[in-house]
Amino acid sequence: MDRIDVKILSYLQEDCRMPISTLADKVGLSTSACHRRIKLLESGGQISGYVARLDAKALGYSIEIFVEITLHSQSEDTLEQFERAVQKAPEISECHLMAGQADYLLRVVAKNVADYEQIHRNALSRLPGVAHMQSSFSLRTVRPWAGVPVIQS
Amino acid sequence: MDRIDVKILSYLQEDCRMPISTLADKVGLSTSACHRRIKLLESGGQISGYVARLDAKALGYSIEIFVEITLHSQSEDTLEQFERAVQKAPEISECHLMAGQADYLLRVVAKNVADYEQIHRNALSRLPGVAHMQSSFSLRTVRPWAGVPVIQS
DNA sequence: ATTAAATTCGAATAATATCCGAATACGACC
DNA sequence: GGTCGTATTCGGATATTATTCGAATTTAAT
Repeated sequence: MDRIDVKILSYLQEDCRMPISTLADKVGLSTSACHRRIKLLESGGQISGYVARLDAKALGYSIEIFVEITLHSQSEDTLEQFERAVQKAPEISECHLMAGQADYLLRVVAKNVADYEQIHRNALSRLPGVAHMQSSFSLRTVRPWAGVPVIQS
Repeated sequence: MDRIDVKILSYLQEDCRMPISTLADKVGLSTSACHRRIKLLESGGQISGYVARLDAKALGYSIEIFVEITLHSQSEDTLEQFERAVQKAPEISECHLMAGQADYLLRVVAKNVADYEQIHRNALSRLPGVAHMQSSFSLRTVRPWAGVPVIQS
């Protein structure tokens, strides 16, 4: 991981479909050398995949909600059951086990408020072990996910 | 947006470097027809880009923090100044303007607790207009960002 | 300085994306 | 149900890009 790898990661994190020859120019390498480094970053696990970014709004998902969830108990069994259910719920875009007041932080996108109400009733509140839920609505995304802050190490 | 487009988006959201011919097989189209649809989804704004997913852990970022921020005032000027500063801070991976108690929700990744302390002191607390900050640590990512739940419309 | 290993470069080859004309499917209207 | 116009598809031709490989160069250690 030298400064060239950092540049490569940084560019690929913005646009992973640019031709390797273009990327090679940007970082000051030949195409083949750049290609070799990319393959090393892939096999080394620094790059975990390449994905299309979809525009939630363009697909009709106009609202985004962060949901803090508290469970009845923190027993291993309760957590496990809860997490298994989360994995199966396509309505949930992301889930973190948290330190602090709430046990979990979920992230949900919905088409509109009515759609969210439906998700809240039929999916979220039916997750096993839930004692309390608090929804926080995002009014506007100030800065969309900008990726890991790749800096020289 | 028919069911084939939905399939295309769904596959590309998982892996955007698969050959179009492979994707075409999966969705039951010829390569050229599939290619045409992808271009339409790009120009139509449903696909906003293609990015490499980096593994934060593999790059030395072992912790992830959600930070709720309350400002001194909610005047347009205060918000604008704050947001401008957020855009310039590479330590901040994501930022939402929120409804509810806190004004903003930030997302930060850090190499370790000491690194986060430094970010907290030198970057976050120096953002203009901040009255109160509350950090919530993610202990474990139960379900990483799974993308927009693309469903037939 | 000398050596060994790692990395680079450039060119050849293989794979993939893109373009285009012809054929097919689809919808609106009669 | 038939007819027309439009949109979409298919398959092949071409252009671009990815990948491989040997030789040359750089790097790091002694």
